[in-house]
Amino acid sequence: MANPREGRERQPKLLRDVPVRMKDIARDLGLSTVTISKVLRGHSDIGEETRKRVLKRMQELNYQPNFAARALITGRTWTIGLVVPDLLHPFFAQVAKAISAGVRGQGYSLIITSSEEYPELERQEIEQLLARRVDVMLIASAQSTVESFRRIEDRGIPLILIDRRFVDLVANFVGVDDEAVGVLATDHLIDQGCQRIAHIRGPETSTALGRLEGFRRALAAHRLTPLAKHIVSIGASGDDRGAPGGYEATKKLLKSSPRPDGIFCFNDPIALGAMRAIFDAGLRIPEDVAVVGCGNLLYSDFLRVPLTSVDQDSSAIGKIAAELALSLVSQKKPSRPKTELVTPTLVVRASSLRH
Amino acid sequence: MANPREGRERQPKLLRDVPVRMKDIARDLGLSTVTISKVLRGHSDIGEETRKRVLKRMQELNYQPNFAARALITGRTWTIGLVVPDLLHPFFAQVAKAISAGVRGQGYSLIITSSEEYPELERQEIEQLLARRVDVMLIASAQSTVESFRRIEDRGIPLILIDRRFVDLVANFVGVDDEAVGVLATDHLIDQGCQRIAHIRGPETSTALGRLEGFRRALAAHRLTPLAKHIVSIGASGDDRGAPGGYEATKKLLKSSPRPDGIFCFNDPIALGAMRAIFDAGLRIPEDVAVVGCGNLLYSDFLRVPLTSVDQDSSAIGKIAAELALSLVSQKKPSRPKTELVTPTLVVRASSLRH
DNA sequence: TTGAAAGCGCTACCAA
DNA sequence: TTGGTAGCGCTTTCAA
Repeated sequence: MANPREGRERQPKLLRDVPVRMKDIARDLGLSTVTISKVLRGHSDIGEETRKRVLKRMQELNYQPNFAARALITGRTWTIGLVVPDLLHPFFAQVAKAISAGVRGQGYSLIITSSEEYPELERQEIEQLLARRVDVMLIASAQSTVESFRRIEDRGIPLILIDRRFVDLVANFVGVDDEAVGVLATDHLIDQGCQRIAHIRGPETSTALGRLEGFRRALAAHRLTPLAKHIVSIGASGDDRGAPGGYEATKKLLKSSPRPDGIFCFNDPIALGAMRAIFDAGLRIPEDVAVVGCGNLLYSDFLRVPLTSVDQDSSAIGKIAAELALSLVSQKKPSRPKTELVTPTLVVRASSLRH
Repeated sequence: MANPREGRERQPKLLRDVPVRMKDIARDLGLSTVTISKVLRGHSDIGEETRKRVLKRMQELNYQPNFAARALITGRTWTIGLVVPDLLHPFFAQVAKAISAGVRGQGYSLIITSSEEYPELERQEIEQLLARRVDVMLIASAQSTVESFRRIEDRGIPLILIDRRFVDLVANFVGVDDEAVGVLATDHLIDQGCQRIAHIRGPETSTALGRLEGFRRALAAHRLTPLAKHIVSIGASGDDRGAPGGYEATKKLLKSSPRPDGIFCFNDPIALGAMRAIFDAGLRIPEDVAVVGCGNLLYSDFLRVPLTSVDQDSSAIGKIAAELALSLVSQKKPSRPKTELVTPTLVVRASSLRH
């Protein structure tokens, strides 16, 4: 039998509640499905009387339109795709939370996927979202090439990059002003009297490069030049990232001569590793080495030495990204890509406070 | 014009790449769409020659089936709904991450929504997922009534509760053995020589009640009875939760006489607040008051005093939930609800170590 | 082994 | 103001 619900009227409740269709409401009220459809979408040319009757019946039956049917004909899925490198990372978790909040109540559903920092996985997730025909895509990318973003744009799907950008791709971008991050942290360390400031930089992303650039600029503005050995990278592989990476990098820094008296870390997990390495070396924070992180992660206040950190305002990033996404989906014509930079702020705590 | 792609052959690339349809492949190869459809789904009665030709062309054109069309007819959306109380909370973030990983590569997309701990919001999110016709729903609930879960079951959609359960609802459940959590933490404090052990309990959920029960049981097993004033609640409203709630609750505990010499906290954020209150009162951890939390959150190692915590193995919870979800969607008949309890482990750190 | 026809639930278009 | 008709891209059924 093609239609499994023949005889539905006779057995309104069988094993399960089958969703109500427009057809059911139309039959009940002696109208056509077209009329029901128009009422649902607030179409103007419907009689007041009819509208009320339809609305009432929809309510009674708890009618819920079938997204698949609608998507098939309109091409809109009312679905938003979000790809992040790591759901557990407080920065991306906060961004995801803010995006979720920002689109709430607008009828959209958010498909959230994680690339686990693997470019190849990210490409696959993007393909999957493309196959789903999401209306707009938000990506905090772990890739170094822009090929898959081109595929998104070729499809005419609006794309918003978050946090990390690419020089060879003009696209919507929402993120923090990374140079400002670097300047803020470095200026502060200089202010606190640090003479030999080191930087533990992140991987090859716009974020890491921007912060490094800010670091250099701030030093240059004070006629300081960083020693090459005072700029170190963390390992590229998964396990070397975060705290363990910061620990190893700092061990190296502390062995160098002259020893740095201040370290600006690419992010807070690295800073945690750095602090541990400093303690393990029998040194004091901030008296011997001052530490500044970035991200202002949760619980920074509760650490052995509370961590000074640059706040990236991830909530604002998520909120702005959500607003931009909503505005892009309701435009018919593609518009000129927008760049929205959030201004970072410094949250000073004990790890850098020498006075 | 009903079909906006007439003339597509003549202008294979206009402004954007229109997704390829079965019809396109069928026309190219002089076959019918039915044949293409059968090849796609690995149907047996297709000639080897034909199958190869079709597969090749699909590859070339990068064919992606239209989920909406497929869902409309099969009723399966290949979509999984996940509702958590808070995406930023490391426990739920980790669970979400593990679920995401657990269903990866199976063709499903994960719609993740947050209730922000508001029952009413959770109900709305559930309605939205119901309207989306997700194939299975995973919920870490913030509700106290089970009404909306019944609606899910009435629809015949498999439901998996995570972390928090309900006495009046028989449903699939994946979570930690909360009584074991309470016993583990309390036994440890007793072991460390604590005489007057307090508990800061959580809100009215199965989780909080289970841990409280474990706390009582462990004490009883050592012929100890907790003082009523040594069992305190944190406030119910959003801001009182977490660290601030733990801070206030602990201030109260420290004023009571006799003063507790050990505190088992419902979760780690509360424990952080508790530790701060203890320091602020000029007391030492663990010498004056030992503290145990629950959740084993990230960075516990890096705190002023590293926090002893009961690990709930959120990864395992997510992994098991994902496996269960996948098995439920591939069953035609509803099966008897399963309960999967993960065994907690104690991670001992300085905050409770007195020897 | 292949395909014609019907139809999933809805919306676009146009006529009444 | 209302509705008939066609069709979105796909799967199901059944006949060739």
